[in-house]
Amino acid sequence: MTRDERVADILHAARDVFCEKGYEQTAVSEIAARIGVVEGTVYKYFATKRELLLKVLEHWYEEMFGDYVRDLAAVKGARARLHLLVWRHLRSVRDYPLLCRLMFREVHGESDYRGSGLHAMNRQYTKFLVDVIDEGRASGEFRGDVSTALLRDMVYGATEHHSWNYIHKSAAALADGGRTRVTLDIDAIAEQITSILCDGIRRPDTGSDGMQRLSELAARLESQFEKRVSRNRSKA
Amino acid sequence: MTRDERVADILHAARDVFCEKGYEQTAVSEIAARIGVVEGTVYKYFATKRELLLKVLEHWYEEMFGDYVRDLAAVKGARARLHLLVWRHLRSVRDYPLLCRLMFREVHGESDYRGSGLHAMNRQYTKFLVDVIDEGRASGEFRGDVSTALLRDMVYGATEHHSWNYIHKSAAALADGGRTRVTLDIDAIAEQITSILCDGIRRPDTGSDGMQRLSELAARLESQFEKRVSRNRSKA
Amino acid sequence: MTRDERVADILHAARDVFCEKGYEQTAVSEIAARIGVVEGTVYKYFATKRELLLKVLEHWYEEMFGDYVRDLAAVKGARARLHLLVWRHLRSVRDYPLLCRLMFREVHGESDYRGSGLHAMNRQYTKFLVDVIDEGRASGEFRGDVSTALLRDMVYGATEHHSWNYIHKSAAALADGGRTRVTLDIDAIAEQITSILCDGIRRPDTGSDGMQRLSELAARLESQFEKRVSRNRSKA
Amino acid sequence: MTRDERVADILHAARDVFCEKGYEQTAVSEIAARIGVVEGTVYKYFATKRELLLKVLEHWYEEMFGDYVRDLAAVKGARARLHLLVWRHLRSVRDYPLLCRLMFREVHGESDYRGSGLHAMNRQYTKFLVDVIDEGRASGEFRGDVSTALLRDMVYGATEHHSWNYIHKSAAALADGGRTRVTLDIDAIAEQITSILCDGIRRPDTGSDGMQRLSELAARLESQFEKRVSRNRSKA
DNA sequence: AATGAATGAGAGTTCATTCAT
DNA sequence: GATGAATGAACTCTCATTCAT
Repeated sequence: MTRDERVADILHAARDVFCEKGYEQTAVSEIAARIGVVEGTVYKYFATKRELLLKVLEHWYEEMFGDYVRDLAAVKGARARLHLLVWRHLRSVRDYPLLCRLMFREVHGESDYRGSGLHAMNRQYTKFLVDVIDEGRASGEFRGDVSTALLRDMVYGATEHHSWNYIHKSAAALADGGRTRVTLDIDAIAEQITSILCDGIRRPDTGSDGMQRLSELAARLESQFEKRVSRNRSKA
Repeated sequence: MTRDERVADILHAARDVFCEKGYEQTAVSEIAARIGVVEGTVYKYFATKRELLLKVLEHWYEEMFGDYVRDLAAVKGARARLHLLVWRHLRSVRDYPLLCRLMFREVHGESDYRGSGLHAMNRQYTKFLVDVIDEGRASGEFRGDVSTALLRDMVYGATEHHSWNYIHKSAAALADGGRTRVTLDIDAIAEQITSILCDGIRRPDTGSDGMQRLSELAARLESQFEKRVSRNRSKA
Repeated sequence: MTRDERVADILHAARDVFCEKGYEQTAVSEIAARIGVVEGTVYKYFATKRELLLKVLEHWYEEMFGDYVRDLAAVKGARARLHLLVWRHLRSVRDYPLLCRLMFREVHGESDYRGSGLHAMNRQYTKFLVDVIDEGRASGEFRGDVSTALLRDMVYGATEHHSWNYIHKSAAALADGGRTRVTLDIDAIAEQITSILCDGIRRPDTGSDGMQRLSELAARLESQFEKRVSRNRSKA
Repeated sequence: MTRDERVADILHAARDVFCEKGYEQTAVSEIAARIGVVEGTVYKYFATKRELLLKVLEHWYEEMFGDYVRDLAAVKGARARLHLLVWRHLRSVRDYPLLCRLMFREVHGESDYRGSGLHAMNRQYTKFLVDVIDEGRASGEFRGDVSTALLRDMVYGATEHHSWNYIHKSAAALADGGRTRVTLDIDAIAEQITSILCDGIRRPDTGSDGMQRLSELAARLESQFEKRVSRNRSKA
């Protein structure tokens, strides 16, 4: 077996076990056992268990990047692009829910994450969203008074929290051999998140600036209309 | 030393160590050492290390509930109440960042969380927000076409993700003995999150739906006006 | 079993195994097995295998110091005291040859030795010899133009090298269960080392200052004697 | 690459790594890596890691023998020859301190040393010194009542112990990339060792045994002289 | 002659947990 | 109520050595 095949083998097995049990609860010996080698073989290719975890996640990020640039180019308008990114992110969560959990629970905020290749990839990934928000602001489509970082965190935070149920059920499904069925309606969620972020949840007829001005204009037009009517009447 | 004092002691020490090192990296012996007892004593009051972790977090939730009901009653309007809850949650994060981290990383989604007392308390906690959203919808202040659960997740997800930097720096600050300073501007963040959720980020004066509808209404009113004018004219 | 008993037990077993196999070849598990406990028990009392090694040797030094001061006080003259110290050191080597080997091979010059308690004890031990040499020099009994450090190293170096045969045979004897007999004539060696250091190996009739002057004086006295005898004879 | 070149390459790399880290701490893989081959290649030429160590040291001894015979022939007198050998040995220590350390710590007294080629070479090396001592004794320049083996051990023991500081600092210097400077004044040390061994450290003019014996002899001669004088007187 | 993938045995160390006192 | 000695099972990581290619 060639080096590359073996590495791919190990990454694959490691991804599975890390996802099932989490980092701490995973024994390197189990990863090795899954592909029928001894622990030492794993350590021939990955210096530490921790490095193996990071490489598993980097591998996943590489897959994800795929065609972001091309797909974004095919869509016009900040809202539409925002929707695309939210949808794509949800699709990743749906397809690899346990890798998401790994990323958030085992890597994020650990000292070895800062400055790692994985960190760089994560920044590259979130930059797509940041850029879309900045474009929207530059084009005048989005307000300029809200922090980009906060918007980014709202998207990823909302996605993550809203997927928890799905993620944890996915873990349970894995544990019981797939008897549990679990789904995630990424179309609906993506649409709702985009809608809330762009338009807010306030009802259009109460208090929104635009609507207020609309009411005022309507009032003005009506009063003008009434004046003319009454003038006409007095003429008659 | 009475039983309750001992329990409080242990919970306190356990909270500190769990926060510093995380669950897996914490040794029961260190918790015991902090209060000058032996490991056996800890096991007198808590059956397992895991139970101790859950009890620590339950203890924290109990403290947090305090005066939510009273404070909410003092505020009118769904937006204002939403703002209050976001702000209160951010304050918790600011005051107990490491407990938040514990909650998210060590218990959320573990099999022993579902159905635990802690889970019930967490639902009770998030119910305040859910209720406010439902009230806003009932009173007509909020749109009725977005999922309450998604809104709840946007609030907590946004808060969590946006606080990560602060949380992890807090952990670092604890590790280096407090030399690092770290702050979280909860007023500004609460205001922005509320604003985005309620009003969205689309600029009201450029091509937004509201403005389009405004123009259309204005056009309709004007045409109606013109019709009446012309009718009056023909009358005359 | 009390803490102190257990510690003594472990130190004893550790001394035996370290002596037999050397530090690297010793497994903590074997030390534990010798006294019928598990490895974890050893680690309750000694943080690391290395610390255990150092403690074993410190323990030995403590035993050695015993009555050096008292015994030295009972002897007068730098040469006699030097002899005492050489003899005492040889006795230590004879009684604990393998501990000597441990000390020289596993500890000396390792980075964790500098500044350790063991290092301090070793300096205290060799200081007895250094002090005696300095006393001898101060009293005029010893030459003042040779380095004390070099003399110290000659004593300990000579002792160590000359004991190698004995030491290694002791190790072999331990290994084959004591069938091999091995002895060390510490009286003869101590006398010879002292003699060489004090008097050198040059023959007294060739070049040694004192002996040359002695011969000259003797010659003068004899010639004077002969003169008187012949004078008396001539008188008679 | 020819077989001999490869062997020389491996010996060279092995010498470096063994010197830096000691035998146990050296991995065969590191030796191989230094010369850009794989572990298997090393095992093509050396059956075991241990054999490689012994071969490294044999190689060094071969280099050392060089011109001992010729250089000794150019010097006359046991003291001068002793001085030459001490100085030459010190030069070896100065030039190859870490190989000395290897020799003393990793092979001396191990079961595989007795009877090895290296052992034979070491005896051949020390035989130069033994021969000089025996010559000195035969010619009457040295006392005949001290053991040759002890004298040999005093030379090598003194040299080794006195060089420890230098040796260990050399190791440290290697570790920190040569920033530490370390020297060994082999001329002065050789002179002092020779002087002490040949002449001892007792001051010839104050109360030393020789002087005491001188006084006693003088007294005896005088009393004998007086007796004869008085006898002669009574005769007269 | 060299490769390099693989082994397998073992080492030090950690710790939740138990239980006799 | 508290102790503290002891367990035992696990885990990460290391490496000399082998062998088919």
